[in-house]
Amino acid sequence: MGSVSSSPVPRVPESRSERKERTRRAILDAALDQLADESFGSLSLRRLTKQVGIVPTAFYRHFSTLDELGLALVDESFATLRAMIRDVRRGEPAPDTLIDRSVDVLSAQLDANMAHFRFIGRERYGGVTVVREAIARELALFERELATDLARMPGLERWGAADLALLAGIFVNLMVAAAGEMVSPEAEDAAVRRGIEDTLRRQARMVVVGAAGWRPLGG
Amino acid sequence: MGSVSSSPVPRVPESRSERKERTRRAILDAALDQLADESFGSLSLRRLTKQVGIVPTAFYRHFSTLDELGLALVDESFATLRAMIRDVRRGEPAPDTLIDRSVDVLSAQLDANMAHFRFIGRERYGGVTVVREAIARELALFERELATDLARMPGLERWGAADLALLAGIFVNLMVAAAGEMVSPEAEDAAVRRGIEDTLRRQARMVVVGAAGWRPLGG
DNA sequence: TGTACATCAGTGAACGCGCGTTCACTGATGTAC
DNA sequence: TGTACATCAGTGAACGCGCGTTCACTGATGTAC
Repeated sequence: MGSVSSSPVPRVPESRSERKERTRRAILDAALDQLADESFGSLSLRRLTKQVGIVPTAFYRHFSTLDELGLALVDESFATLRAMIRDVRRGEPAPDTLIDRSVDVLSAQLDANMAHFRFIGRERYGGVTVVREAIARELALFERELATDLARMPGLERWGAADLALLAGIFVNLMVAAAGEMVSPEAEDAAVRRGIEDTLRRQARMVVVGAAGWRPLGG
Repeated sequence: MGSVSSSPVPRVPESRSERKERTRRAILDAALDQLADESFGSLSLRRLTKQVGIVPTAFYRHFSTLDELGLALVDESFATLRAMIRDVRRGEPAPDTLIDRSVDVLSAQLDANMAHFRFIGRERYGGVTVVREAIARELALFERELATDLARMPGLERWGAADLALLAGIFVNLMVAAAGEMVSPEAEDAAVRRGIEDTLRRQARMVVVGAAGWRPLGG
């Protein structure tokens, strides 16, 4: 609204492939928009294409099924998550600032890509099998990466792989739960959103500080 | 299958209200059954009543809308959760065995009432606003009760309310995430289910043991 | 105990609607020469 | 540069289907006398 970002109707005429890509992007964006209010399983191809401004059948030029659209959204959402890890690592934070740095990056990403986190949070245990399984697969990968990073933290160097995996699982659950909280309409309000992020920050700190002082079972 | 539990067609003729209650129960059970495979938002009144064995319009003798059915399922699911807390308290466990005792009770309840936990896990961030909000409300109550219990644990006696609330939130997230894992069809397998419960048990232990050694921020 | 009437859980036909998908099409963009 | 043909993103009519909800009904159960 009033933004000057990317012009929807560019003055320079587009190539056929540019226009196709723009429509594809518009379908993904319309889906992410409608998924704020409903589950993926209840998305309607007709409502979706209506918002995009194309005829229902045009959808099939871009995705052969709604499931395929769902998988594209999973890919794109986890690209955001992976970018997040990369952001944290790029800063090469000292081990003792890793948590604060991580949660700061997460907060920033939550603001910038709320729809992606909301999608993961809502569909993680949602009713569409193919999407749920894709998210489970990607989250498992993400958890493993996180465990690797945790292994370098002070106090955790001597932990076994199993304990690190458990800890990583706790963090992922906290993160996804925070993402899930974003689905409520009240989370559109910046103050509410800050509150959710703040709770996550405190919980993550509580877990990691507690865990650092804990004598691992398997050690 | 082959069970002799409650006979669906009793030999003694029922009163009108008994029969009505039995149909209502059958609707709730059919809903919980179908919710293993789909979200509440994509439940169909026609498919539901077909499974029950009544005509679609008969549904309205029991619930005025599908949302009302959803709220009944929330009530009944949280009755299970509250029974769980009562179970734990009835044992009057020593503070140092509280966690193990709690997770044992949770494991038992997960087996006995999986559909209820699955419902909460799946719909907590689902697409149906009225159900999602009811679950959020009940979970907040549950979290507060849990915080009260935690206050009695060794090492936590001096914690402030805010820190206890954070810790309770962590446990609830772990519990609901475990419940959510039960939505996958593989969780029908007992071994997989045990694995999920085992992870929860270990994570809960890790958090509480870590937390007990943690110096509260506000203390 | 017997009769007459009221209640109400469940029936079944009918409705209008939005759904996903098919198909032959149009017309602008792209390519070969 | 100009022409002839190919490609293909988007169109629009049509389909059969399952949906939630309405309505007047049936007939067994319940109640008053």
